[in-house]
Amino acid sequence: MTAEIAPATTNQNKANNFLRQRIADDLETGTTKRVVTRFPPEPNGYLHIGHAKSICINFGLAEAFGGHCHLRFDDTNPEKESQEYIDAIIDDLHWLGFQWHGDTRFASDYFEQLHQWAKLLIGKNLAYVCDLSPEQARAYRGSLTEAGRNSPYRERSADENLALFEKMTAGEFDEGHCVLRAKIDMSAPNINLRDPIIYRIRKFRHHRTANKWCVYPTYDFTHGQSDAIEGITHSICTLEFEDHRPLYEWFLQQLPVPNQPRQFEFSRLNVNYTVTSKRKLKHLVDAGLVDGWDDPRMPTISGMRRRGYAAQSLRNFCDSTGVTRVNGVVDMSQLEFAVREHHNVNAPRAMVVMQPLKIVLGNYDASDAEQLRAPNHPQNEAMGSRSLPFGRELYIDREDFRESANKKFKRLVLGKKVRLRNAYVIFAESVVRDEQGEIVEVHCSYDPATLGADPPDGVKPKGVIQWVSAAHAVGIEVREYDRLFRIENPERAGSDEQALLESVNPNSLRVHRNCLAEPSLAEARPEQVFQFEREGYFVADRHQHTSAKPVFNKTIGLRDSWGKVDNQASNSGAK
RNA sequence: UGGGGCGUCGCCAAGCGGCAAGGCACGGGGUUUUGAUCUCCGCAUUCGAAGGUUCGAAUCCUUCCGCCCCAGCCA
Repeated sequence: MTAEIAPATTNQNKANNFLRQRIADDLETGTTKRVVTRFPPEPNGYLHIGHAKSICINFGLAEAFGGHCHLRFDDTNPEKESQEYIDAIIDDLHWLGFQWHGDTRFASDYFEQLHQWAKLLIGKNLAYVCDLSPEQARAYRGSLTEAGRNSPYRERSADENLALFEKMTAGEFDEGHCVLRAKIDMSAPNINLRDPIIYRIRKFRHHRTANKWCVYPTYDFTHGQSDAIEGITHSICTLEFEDHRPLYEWFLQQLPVPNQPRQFEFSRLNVNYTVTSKRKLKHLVDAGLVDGWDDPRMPTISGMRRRGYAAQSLRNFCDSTGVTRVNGVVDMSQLEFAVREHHNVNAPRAMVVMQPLKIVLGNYDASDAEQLRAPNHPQNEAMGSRSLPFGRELYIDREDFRESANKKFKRLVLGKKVRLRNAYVIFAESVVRDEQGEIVEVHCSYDPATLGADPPDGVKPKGVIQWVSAAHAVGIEVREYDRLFRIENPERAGSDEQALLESVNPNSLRVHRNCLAEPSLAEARPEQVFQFEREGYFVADRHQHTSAKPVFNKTIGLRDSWGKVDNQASNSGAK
């Protein structure tokens, strides 16, 4: 055995970032002995790409430091939450490849404890029942530049507050009649400290506790204490919660919690041409602009899954964007790179013709029909090969034929040659038109000496195009997507629903019903991804694909340097 | 005009007083039976701006400018 030099980095090494540095410090100085993080979604919608980043950070940190990551549903608002969302979120987490430590947890598991702590606060004269209406409370709160005023109910006695809170809990008051507030400081420059509400009356059936409660703790009174109960050491959230940190710490100091977690904030993920707001995504769903939360155009985890993005790609993308406190917007191209990077290596190749144009090989006898073999991956023999029927009549894509073209067009041109992928070189001799003058057939000849070999004359055709055998092709439906939003930053277009709807791209879905595929594709299983050569990556639809009626979603096109050249040519009129 | 944050290449992002990593995008060359992949090359004399400290500053100090978040009985 020779001495090995330890690799400086592990293969899946994640970039260092301020959270890792901080945790490493905490461990080194003994501030903490272990690392426990948590992913705390509210079950009020489906998870999106932004949550994927939070998931990767929280689970990634726990893994990197040999700790644990919990899953805890932050279910303190029964009006907006449901079991459907819980199930969907759990599905997404598993699909992404993460498993949390221990049971699935719920903030509602701690309602009893939270309620007792609220009474404890009342007993310490640090909480009171306030009868101000929402409008009055807002007025009393002051403004960004003016201090608030004390509520007239602020000095009720602990006994009175306790009695009132018990009445709230018993359901003796209507919603909105009163709330329980922490007694902190109405003149605090941080508005979150101006006697924040910690319990409100909500007469909704809760998806877990049913009708047991009619008072529910607010986020601020729930999150930190839940972290403490679970032994969370590093509570990671996004920047907008930074102003809540003093409050988070205030509750932990006033209450006899078993542990002192600390909160750290990072900037949320934004991607251009899309939105990462559950509220907005829910609006698209409710307005019927998309076909549900997992519509392939949605930036939800389930939408991207249905679109054909690999879980690995999502994880790689999240890792590639880094963890910082800078508000930024990541280019969609960075996500797309991660998607292609994975599929290029893993997706078997196949041939599909999107817009069929018939080819007749005049010198190929129909009775000579043969089975060719094609590798499933050009760079990976281990992926095997498949059989490809070849015959006198074929289909190629309309886009791959022109009666005349300049030398930049490396496809089939009348009077020229082209290579049929995995098969022979053919020569275009003549065209057949219908009554409208449209070309319906191209008559060609093939060169029998070119199967797996260059032409005997040594002149290699410049182009290679995909094809399918007319007698064996399988009809498939292909759904092609364009970006859901026409503007680069729909997130900042405005918060109102109208602005959101106006930014939606009306042509984000195109359905192609007459595509023809090589027969092997009939055996595709739902969610299986292929590269349709020269076109892109496509996935058999998770819900609607069957071998009787194959349906593929276009995940993403191949990088296309020709498209750019061709566009420039047509724009300058020089086709 | 209160409080809290943030400003390094078109985008993301290292950098932690010693003389600007990397990825995406983009441009160009090579290989190629996918105009894909792969590969090679190029891409910030400059770090929001201006002063200052220092032998030396993206890193320290001062001032200024710009952007984001906070006034839900949402999270």
